[in-house]
Amino acid sequence: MHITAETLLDALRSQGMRITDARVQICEEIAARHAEHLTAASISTGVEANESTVYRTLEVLEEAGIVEHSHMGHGPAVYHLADDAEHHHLVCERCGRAEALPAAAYEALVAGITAETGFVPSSRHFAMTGLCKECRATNA
Amino acid sequence: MHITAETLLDALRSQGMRITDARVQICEEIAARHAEHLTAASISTGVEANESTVYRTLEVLEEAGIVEHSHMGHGPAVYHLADDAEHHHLVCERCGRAEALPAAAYEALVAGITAETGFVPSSRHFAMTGLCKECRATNA
DNA sequence: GTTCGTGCAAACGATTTGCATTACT
DNA sequence: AGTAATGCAAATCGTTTGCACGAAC
Repeated sequence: MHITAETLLDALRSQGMRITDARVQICEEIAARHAEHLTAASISTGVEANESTVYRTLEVLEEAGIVEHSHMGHGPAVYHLADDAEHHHLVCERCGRAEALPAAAYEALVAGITAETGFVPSSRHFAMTGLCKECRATNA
Repeated sequence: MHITAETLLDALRSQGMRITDARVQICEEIAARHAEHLTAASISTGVEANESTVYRTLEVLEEAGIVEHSHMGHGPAVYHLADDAEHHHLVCERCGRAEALPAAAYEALVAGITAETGFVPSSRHFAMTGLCKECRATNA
């Protein structure tokens, strides 16, 4: 979680990519707000770079294996750091809050799937919907 | 899973909705192909109804609680019957094919989550992305 | 001096919506 | 008759792309 803009830029350099003003700003934005759910649009409003440039930079960072994106429900794709562990969520249908999916349960699932089907889930962000403990208690 | 077009139409009737030619055809199409991954576009090509009508009908069926949709990766939303068990999928990032998530692994996950957090996942369709056995074999 | 990256605008696919017409009930 | 549903086209949203210009190496 201690990622800096420099780390991201180094990833680009090591791929032989040019370091531009736009990329510096985008990387700084990602480093600064990586705890949030970043979207191309929200990054673009925070920097002086066209939205297409943001998309292109995110694509490059994704190819470099340093960021990933996933689609949650409708809205825009959400981008996050590839090594960010906290990306499996339980989202409550009633109160809307998200809590982390226990790592042990998640890993057991992944292991079970791979053993049974040969399919290897990527470490991508994914979310399950349902009812949280509190909301279940508060009602029938 | 022995759903018929009549069942779907009855759901509409019970909501006070009118039975039109388009809706009959759409319901027949859904009943006939509910085992597949239905999209608005694929339904629309199979019936004499405009795509917007298909969307509107799917919306109504969804409000009636008889169908659900989910977004798998990029492409269009996938619609399926709400009471259909095969909702949990493994979608390959490379070849795009979806296979079922083993029920046992899924149930173990749900049990683990509930035991540890009190959260109860709903039975909604959800998908994990990754690489299928074949695609993993076909490359590094 | 190349090549790559950028902005812009236009293209795109999926979905939604406004509106006049048609058809259920 | 009255209201809801349809088709069509245009609008929308997120994302991608073509292209000419400008900047990094």
